[in-house]
Amino acid sequence: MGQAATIKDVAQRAGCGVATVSRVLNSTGPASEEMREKVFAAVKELDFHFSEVGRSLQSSTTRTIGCVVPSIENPVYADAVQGAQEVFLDAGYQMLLVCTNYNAEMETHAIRTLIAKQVDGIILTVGDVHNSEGLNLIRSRQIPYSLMYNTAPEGQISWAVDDHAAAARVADVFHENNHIYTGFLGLNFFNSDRSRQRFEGFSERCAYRQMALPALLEVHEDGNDFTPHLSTFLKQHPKITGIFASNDYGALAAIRSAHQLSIDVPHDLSIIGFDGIKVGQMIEPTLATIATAPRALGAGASQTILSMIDGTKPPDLPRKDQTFSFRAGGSLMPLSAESKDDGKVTAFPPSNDPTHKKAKSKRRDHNEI
Amino acid sequence: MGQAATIKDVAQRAGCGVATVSRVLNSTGPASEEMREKVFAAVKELDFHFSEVGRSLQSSTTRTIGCVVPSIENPVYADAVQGAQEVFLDAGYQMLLVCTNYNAEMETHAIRTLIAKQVDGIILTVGDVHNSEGLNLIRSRQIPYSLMYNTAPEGQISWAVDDHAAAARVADVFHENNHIYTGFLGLNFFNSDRSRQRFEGFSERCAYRQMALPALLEVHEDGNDFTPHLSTFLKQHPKITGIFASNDYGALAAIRSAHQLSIDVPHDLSIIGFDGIKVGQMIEPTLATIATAPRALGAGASQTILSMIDGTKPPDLPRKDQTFSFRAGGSLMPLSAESKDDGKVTAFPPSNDPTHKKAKSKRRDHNEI
DNA sequence: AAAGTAAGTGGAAACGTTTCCATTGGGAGG
DNA sequence: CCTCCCAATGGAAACGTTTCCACTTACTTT
Repeated sequence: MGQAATIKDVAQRAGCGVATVSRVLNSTGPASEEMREKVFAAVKELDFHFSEVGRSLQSSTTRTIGCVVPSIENPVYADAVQGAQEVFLDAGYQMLLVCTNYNAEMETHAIRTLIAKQVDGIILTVGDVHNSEGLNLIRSRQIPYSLMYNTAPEGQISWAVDDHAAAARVADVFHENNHIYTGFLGLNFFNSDRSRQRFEGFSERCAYRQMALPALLEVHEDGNDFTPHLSTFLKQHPKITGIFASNDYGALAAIRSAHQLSIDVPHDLSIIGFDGIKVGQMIEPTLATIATAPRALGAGASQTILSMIDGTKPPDLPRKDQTFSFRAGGSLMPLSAESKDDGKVTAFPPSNDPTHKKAKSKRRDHNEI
Repeated sequence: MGQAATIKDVAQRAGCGVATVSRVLNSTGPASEEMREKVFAAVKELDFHFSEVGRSLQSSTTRTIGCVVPSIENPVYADAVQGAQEVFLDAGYQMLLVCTNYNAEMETHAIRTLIAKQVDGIILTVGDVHNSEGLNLIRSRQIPYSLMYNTAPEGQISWAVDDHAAAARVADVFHENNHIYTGFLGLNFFNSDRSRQRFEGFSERCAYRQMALPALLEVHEDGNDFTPHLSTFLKQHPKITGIFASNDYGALAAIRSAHQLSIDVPHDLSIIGFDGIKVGQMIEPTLATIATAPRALGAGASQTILSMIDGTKPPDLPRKDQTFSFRAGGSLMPLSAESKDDGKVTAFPPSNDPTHKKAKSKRRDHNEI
């Protein structure tokens, strides 16, 4: 009924000054038992709650954190945001969420507004760490912040997967399974420094392991008519036995396209993804991938912010090699060891997969030149 | 450098009163060209930006909307939130996001805080529409709100999929494809009124079509050791040729478990999901499902809120039968028409699936009693 | 030339808090 | 009995805006 009650209304109702009400309700300062009761009674009758806006103005604190990510349609970010959100909520903070859709202008504008709203801190994933207007604003205003999923420059803090090392691990895995000729499937290769980092780490380790350098297949759209691209790619590089996709969706699309080309995964072609999304384990074959812990990263970034705010010691960043792990799956099959010598691919049935079926491989045709 | 500049600093610097600064910057009232220039100069030098907190206090408006959903780890909600977010951002609002993890207490607390922060509106999915303390608070405070994914009681607005009708459509589809004996796979059947609605709509239409009533398989966990459950279920109901899962994850889990039991999908068992998540179309076989448009629902709810705020005419809710559509997929296979008469299942190769493989079916054994 | 109008401006109140400071009254200590 | 101290309390300033109102000027009108 009517407008929300203010502290003045309570004071009037309880027959005291606003200062007393504030003291009683916040337990900050003395008050007689009698007065306390009257105040509480008034509060109950009026259903009074403090206005956080008034409070914020006075305390110059909002108990609100900003969160800027490209998109939560990507489950990796969705999980990170959720993880962050929980930590903040526990600590009594709420979260202003902005999705930038990978748009730099939007990013800047959002950050500007967050600052104007006086958020107490910001966690964010920016498009370009070295050239983000928003990030500069944050830093010049000295607002507590933590990056997520950006590789941290100089002295900045970022909770991120070590893409380079993770991709190197994929190369190791291919090597252990006797794959020598591999391809890299890069989505938005030029938009995403993450994708590039993965390619780099993968290539370097391939070289180190004396494998062939990976062939690069870039894809822009979201796997609609991806099949012809894959077909062409595999014809151009007939020796390839394994593909590393820059994320799990790419890997799924690759598996599907392979199916459509009558190329059996993993029998004719092994595939490894990146991210470790939930569905990767719900399909057949299960997806071999780099598993990451988005929730944990989001939570870590949040805790960093919280400790910046209250001056406690921030949590340690995870060791680089602990930001990911390799998760085995049916989409990866070992080759027999002798194929190492000449690069010739020999079929090798997987040991533990009861659902494996023989499938004729059209690909064999152009595999032997 | 130092604290953020306030309007007073600007006024001082420009040699005028704060009122003039406000007028110039907001283009609300007259000002001489000379004064305007001085003000803009001062703003630039001090890098001044309005404090939204001060503004909110004075205008009792925050340009902030609250959003309460169970979890954005569920892509359905994630997409809805993203859709909502975009609409709000376009309109100059930002969004406070709270995930309740299906916890009623959290829901109440979150809503209480949102109200205290004086959000201009709230979009939300509550656990129980008929018994939500938070919802009552919102209504008694007369804050603009719109429900999402809740079936709207009486005169309330909710942007939701018509679960009942959608499930009925699934029954129709099974019927058109000559399936008679079906099962319903319900996840969190007792936690989720949505799941129950779907079962109800499905059952009723099955009855109407003179099909057998669907057998109910409830599952609680997230498909870890789901396989034995499916196995038992199918043994108990050997005539079943089609399963309707209450969401796509359930459907994927079912497909996977079927594989592990050497039951071929769709050859031996057809599966239809619900939600239409992206990956459903990226796997083999593609998932037949009820496609929904979470983004559109989120956007619709947002627009409703916006028009409540500025008093314009709210968008019409979509017609009930337009909140979903059936999406065909490889996980559904028609049975031959004569199987209708005796319920006997006869294999029927799909017409358009080149990747279809013959798989021996262990299930046949107990299918003919 | 007097009066009226309009533009340009600043002071101050209001929004809802917290907190500093001053005031009151009573009890203890001298 | 006079001080001194402390608990209890209220007034008022401050936080950063917007906006009402009043006050100058200067320019039209008659």
